[in-house]
Amino acid sequence: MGKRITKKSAPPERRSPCPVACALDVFGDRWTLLIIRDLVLGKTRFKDFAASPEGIPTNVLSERLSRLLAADIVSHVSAGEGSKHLAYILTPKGNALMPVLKNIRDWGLTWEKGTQVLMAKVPLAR
Amino acid sequence: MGKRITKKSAPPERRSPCPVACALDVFGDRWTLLIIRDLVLGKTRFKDFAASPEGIPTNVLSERLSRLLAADIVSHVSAGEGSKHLAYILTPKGNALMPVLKNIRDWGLTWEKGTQVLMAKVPLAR
DNA sequence: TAATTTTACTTTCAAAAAGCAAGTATAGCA
DNA sequence: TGCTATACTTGCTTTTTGAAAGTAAAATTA
Repeated sequence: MGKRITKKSAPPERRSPCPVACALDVFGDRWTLLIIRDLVLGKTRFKDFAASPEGIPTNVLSERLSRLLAADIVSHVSAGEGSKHLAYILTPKGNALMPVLKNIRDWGLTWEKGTQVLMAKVPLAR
Repeated sequence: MGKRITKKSAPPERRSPCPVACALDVFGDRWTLLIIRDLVLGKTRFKDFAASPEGIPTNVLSERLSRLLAADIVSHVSAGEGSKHLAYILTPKGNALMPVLKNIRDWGLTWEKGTQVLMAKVPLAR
């Protein structure tokens, strides 16, 4: 069945009013920023995210996308004319994470040996 | 007893060569960047980190500090003249995370309602 | 149009990680 | 010498993760 009882977990409580802590409550985990990375790189579909080399489990991907939708970081739109499929795109709030992602990428490239950017930087530069 | 058998977990395997993914392997969790935030703000001692408003559990703090030491993001130094206690400070690799932290802070301040910087920005500005 | 495949998830469950409370070792002080 | 603070470590319970299998609707193929 498509939709069952989806338990709305209690309103996520903040650990502190610190902007860093609140930001980490939203994307402080091993996967969320990788999904946002993919979105920045132009991916829009569930299967595209699932196909990324890190191999995010589909249930984690599903859960993270729900959270990103709830946090107004991504939005759900139709995937092209006539298609009934849905695509994910970044909202302004999500796009505002690009500087964060860029800095993390640059830090990784500088300090973590053997890392490399596989995709063109173009989308990140937009 | 001070030191027991400390099981060295297997060499942390990378999920991909992506610099973002590798960076998240290092600090992609709910606590690590908060410890680095505290270090940037001038805190140096175990108890100082533990006293932060988010209330990090001490075993998590201990484990994260070990990982940060192993990752060469913090180093262990004497806490003042004569003291036999130890303090933690950021290495150059750790200091290089300041732009990341700044961007996360700014994103939080802009997009997460009710967040506020409790400590002076001075150390972040250095 | 019926059967098959793809898409987009959800469910299940074992394993790992998180979090709390209590314990332990060392150092400094009275 | 005992007391207290620091800096962790150890158990134990709860929560989260992650792999695999299941499900339903849409798209494709026969």
